Amino acid sequence: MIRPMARTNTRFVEAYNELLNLCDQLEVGAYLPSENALSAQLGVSRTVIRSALTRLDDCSIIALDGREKILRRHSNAEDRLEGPPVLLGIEELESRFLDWVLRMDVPPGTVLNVAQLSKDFSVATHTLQEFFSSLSRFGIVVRRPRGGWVLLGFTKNYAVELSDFRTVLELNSVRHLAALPLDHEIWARLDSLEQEHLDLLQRIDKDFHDFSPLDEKFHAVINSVVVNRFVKEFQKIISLVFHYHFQWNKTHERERNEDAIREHLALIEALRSRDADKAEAAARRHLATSKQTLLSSLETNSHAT
Amino acid sequence: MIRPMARTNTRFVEAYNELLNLCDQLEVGAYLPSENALSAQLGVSRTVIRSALTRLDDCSIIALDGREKILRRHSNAEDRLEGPPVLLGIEELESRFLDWVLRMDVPPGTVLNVAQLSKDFSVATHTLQEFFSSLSRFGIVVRRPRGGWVLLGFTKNYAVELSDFRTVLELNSVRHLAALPLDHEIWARLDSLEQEHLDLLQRIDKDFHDFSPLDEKFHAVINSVVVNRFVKEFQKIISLVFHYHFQWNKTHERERNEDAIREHLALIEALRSRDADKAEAAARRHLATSKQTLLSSLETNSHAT
DNA sequence: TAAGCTGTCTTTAATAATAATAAACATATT
DNA sequence: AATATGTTTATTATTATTAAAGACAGCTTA
Repeated sequence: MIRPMARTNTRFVEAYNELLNLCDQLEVGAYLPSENALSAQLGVSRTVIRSALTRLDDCSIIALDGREKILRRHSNAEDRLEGPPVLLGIEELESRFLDWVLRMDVPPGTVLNVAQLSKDFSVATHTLQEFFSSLSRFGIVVRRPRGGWVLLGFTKNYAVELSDFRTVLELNSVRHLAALPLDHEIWARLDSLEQEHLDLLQRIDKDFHDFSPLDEKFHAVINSVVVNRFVKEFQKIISLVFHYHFQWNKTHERERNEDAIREHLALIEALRSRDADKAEAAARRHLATSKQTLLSSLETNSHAT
Repeated sequence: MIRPMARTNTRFVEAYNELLNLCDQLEVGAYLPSENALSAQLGVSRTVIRSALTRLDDCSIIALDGREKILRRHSNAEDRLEGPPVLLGIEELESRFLDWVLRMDVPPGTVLNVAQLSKDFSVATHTLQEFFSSLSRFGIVVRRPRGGWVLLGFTKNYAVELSDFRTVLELNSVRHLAALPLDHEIWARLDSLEQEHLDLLQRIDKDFHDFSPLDEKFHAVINSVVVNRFVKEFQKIISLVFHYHFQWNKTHERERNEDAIREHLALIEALRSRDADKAEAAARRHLATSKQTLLSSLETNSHAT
């Protein structure tokens, strides 16, 4: 009779195999460490260690009697246990899901089938539920009145509001940055960033694809001067949305990227002058361009309303 | 044998009782409407209607034969079904949870016991899970490596970062507002707000408790000029945190509130001059005071680190 | 015969039951 | 006294199951 396996025994299996390794390093006849020591060493609870020891005893690998754990033989390939398929955690899910939505161009209003998606992404259904719940904070999905989820974004409105929000946050970062003292490490980082931009500009005709990661890095550095968990959280979504769309929009890609590089350089220049107004103006220019790029990339795809 | 009730049959029970009402309004011997009609009328699926009709037949309230549904008798009290206890949805949970954390002064680092809390709040455990997942976006809770949740906020750091974030958003709103044309409806709303502030100032000695809702209203109006879903989402948390703490901090409450009213009035005045710099300065002053109030209210409570 | 109805079946989400794990407590051994 | 094991309890993650919704096809009646 197959009993329902309520919770995966991954921890047990891994601990058991690890114990086999440990045993193989000992002489036959040697004593194993205490349960407490083993549990500390393998980083699992004593409960898991005890189950594993019991099984080792059942397989005659050790002789278990009270606190005596005598090694009787070394292990062979058959002794190894195979764990259940590993499910993804909620962190890996995030980028895979947004990737799916943005790349597959899933239209707004799509009803999200939790059962199906959990298979596709190889996660537990409740993991998806939790994930959707957290995404609902960003208005990407909404819960339907009696169960189920609907994909809301990414509409044109969403893009506009996201861009505006990004602008608010990033202008704040820029103003902070311009006020930092000259011995702050940020200036060295900006110098190095500037060099990378100049390098890419040299070989823009063939390497224009390299701009996307550089853009991500650039904005990350700018925003790094503001230490704020809310800013950080939003940066994740902003970065994902902007850069996925960036990668798609193939119209005038070389020119767009070249223009963006020049805007970045202008911003670096303005920041270095430590003139807040000048820096803000340069940042505004670039963010406006970015917004336009995002909007036009949505328009080339059909269902942005 | 009691079978496990996987999903609550609230919908069935409610539909059944509703059907009883409907039957009681008919003469004995009358025909009931079609399943489709009933399902449309009661707003439930035909599946539920069919189960209910079958039960009505079993109880000899109707005679069910194909599409003939003849009423045989009126219902009595015993026929009524009692549903399972109603669980709260995730929306009600939000304010109740934050209320609990803030009022009960749950210390940061507390491990949140989902099983226990789900009883206390009378919600399903998975509802809590989802809720925590969404709260984790705001860094109020974090998931522990192997299951479970820990309450993070509200530490001093959290308060500082929340205040700073609030300042960024609200200064943006203020700059927007100052640029709005004179015929915009916002000016009338500000006039009325100003009057409410002046009124309260008159009777501040006895009614200083009335300030908290007025403060909430004031900031809501200021921020209403920016239409942005991300701003709105944050306003919810900001408003909750600030106003709960506001209500606790009893030290110099009258003076604090009077000062805050004067700062509000100064901001309204500055906004009306439509001088962005002046308005920004006034807003900064008030937000700084607000931040200090929040911090001091955390310090009076023991465990802000 | 067309419109509407019911019978049947499929799909999906919400919940309870359950196994895995962690942790606390009690007892035994060195 | 310190550390080990034995036992019990609490809690989470996952599965199995049920309620509900919806789709489809065949029947009935006007």
